[in-house]
Amino acid sequence: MSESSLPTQAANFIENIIIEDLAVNPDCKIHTRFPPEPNGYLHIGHAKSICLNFGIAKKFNGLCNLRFDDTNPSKEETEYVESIKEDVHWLGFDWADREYYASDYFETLYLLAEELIKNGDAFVCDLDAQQMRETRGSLTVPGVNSPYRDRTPEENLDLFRRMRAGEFPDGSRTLRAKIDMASPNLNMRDPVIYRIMRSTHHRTGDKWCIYPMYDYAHPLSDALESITHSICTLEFEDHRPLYDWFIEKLKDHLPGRPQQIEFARLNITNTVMSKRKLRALVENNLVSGWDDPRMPTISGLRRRGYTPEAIRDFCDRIGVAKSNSTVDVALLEHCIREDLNSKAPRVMAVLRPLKVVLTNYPEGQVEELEAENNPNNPKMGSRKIPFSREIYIDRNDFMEEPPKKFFRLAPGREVRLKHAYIIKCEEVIKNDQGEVIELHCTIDPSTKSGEDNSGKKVKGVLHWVSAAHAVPAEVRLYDHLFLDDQIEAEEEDSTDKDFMTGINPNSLEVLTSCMVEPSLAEGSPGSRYQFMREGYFIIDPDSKPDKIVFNRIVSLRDSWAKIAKTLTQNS
RNA sequence: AGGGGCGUAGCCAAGUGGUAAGGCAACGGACUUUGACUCCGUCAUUCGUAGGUUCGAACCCUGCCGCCCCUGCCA
Repeated sequence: MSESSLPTQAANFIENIIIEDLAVNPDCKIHTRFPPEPNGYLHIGHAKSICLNFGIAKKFNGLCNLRFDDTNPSKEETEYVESIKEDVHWLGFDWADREYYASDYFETLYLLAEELIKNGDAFVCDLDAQQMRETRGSLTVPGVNSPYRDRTPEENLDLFRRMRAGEFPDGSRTLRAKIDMASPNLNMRDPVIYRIMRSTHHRTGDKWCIYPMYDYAHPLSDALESITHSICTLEFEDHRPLYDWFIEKLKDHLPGRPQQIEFARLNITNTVMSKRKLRALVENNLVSGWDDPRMPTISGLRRRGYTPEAIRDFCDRIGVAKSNSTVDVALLEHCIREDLNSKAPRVMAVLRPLKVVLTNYPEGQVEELEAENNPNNPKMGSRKIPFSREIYIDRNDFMEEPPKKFFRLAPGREVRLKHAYIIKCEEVIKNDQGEVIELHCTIDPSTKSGEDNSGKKVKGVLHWVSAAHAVPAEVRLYDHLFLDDQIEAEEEDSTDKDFMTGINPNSLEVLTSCMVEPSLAEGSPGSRYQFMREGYFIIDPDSKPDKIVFNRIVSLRDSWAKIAKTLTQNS
């Protein structure tokens, strides 16, 4: 009798496989793992894998391990394991006490390699890298056997032990699996499973001078942890026969029989995801660092203001399949808007201030107006905002010669100031260059929000701040890093320079003289808001007491922008 | 060229022999003191393509086309 019934409804083909496996073996305890190499920062592609692996474990009442695939010390650092752990936790997943390292298994892996040697399934090869390449053959030509392939198990064992003991220089010998140099699958042509490499490991120090290869360490690590479903990306499909080969050869020494399942990695339009390209952006100072708010790294998205909930929702929505695909970045943006719509308090912030003097409003008078914090969520309450004779509105909300369908402010026109009064533009003040520097308007006192009995209907509603009370702020507007929506896919031997020419020159716009409502002075780094009619924003850690810095997480949908665009195209 | 995969709408993606889910985008409309949100509606006679099997095919078979991955002592 099973303690509880497990799901029978699959969300994707991997869950389908699991459901079928469970039908055959109902007592199977589903066990997955997220196995990053600690050689860089996690990005949203990793988030897909994290959500998949931890998600499956949760759904099927199983477990998911965090395992660091640290078999190549020349690339790995403790700094990365710390950031990876932080990011996985931030995303909302927990591996409890199951934090493992491939390096924990070095001794076991070594012993299993001796087992392979004793059984005649592995041999020590003296070919160097160059010779190895030359004897591997090609896609169409079989490789040729290594001259060292027929060494006896005794000789191999002796040599392998001396490899470990440090008797030979780096790169002088390898341990290879003895499989088939004529295999059409290049991975099966006597692959290297141990190399000599004197490199200090971030965990084992200088204890080892030989290190196992991924293809050898991964299946065995999975089996040692009793992983049932080892989920990885498509490029490892060709490695599966080798994965299975090691498990089969060593099954008598392994507690588990994992199966490898591959899915397509995530690509997003206008975004690059490969470690090499992300690194190039950082090293060429095209971004401020790995956590630049434009980066698709988890730390970048976090600083940008994305929530873990939104990222998880995104990962749920994109699906899991085997076809290479590029998800529209608009879906990611949809997910964060949807999450923040119910959570973020509405506030008023003027990004490009234009002074407006309300000529019929008494000098020195200040009214405290009531403003709801979220019209979609009354529980979020309300706040007071000061109103006075001089205010700021956004320059984009005024046009001296407005086109059709522009229902904001213009000479002689009326608009409502959100939470306040209807005003009318009476006079436009310009400087010597003919630029508009100030507007003189009049308010209609009978139109106060909540007490309006004027019967007036105006189409435009503007956000504003009281000039005397506003708090200065810096606002950083972010846009996609790349103009080309297929930037990641269109590679073709591209160099760093090639793909970096596709960068969006306007991916960052810094507005330094913004004016925000006084309640925002109470915010702290990490606080998120909706700036009405603008978008969602978060307070950046760069903020100083005298200057708040906001990052735009995402703009609001803007149907006026579309209309305006077609207007300019038609003129 | 050998091997391994993948082709369902602009972008993702269900579907596993019984007559094309869902989401994003887009486009109409309602509502609106955010040109937001919300709501309503439209959006694949057809599943890369050509044949075949079948009462019936996106699903099975055959050929063709296209795309991705593989010749690290990286993962």
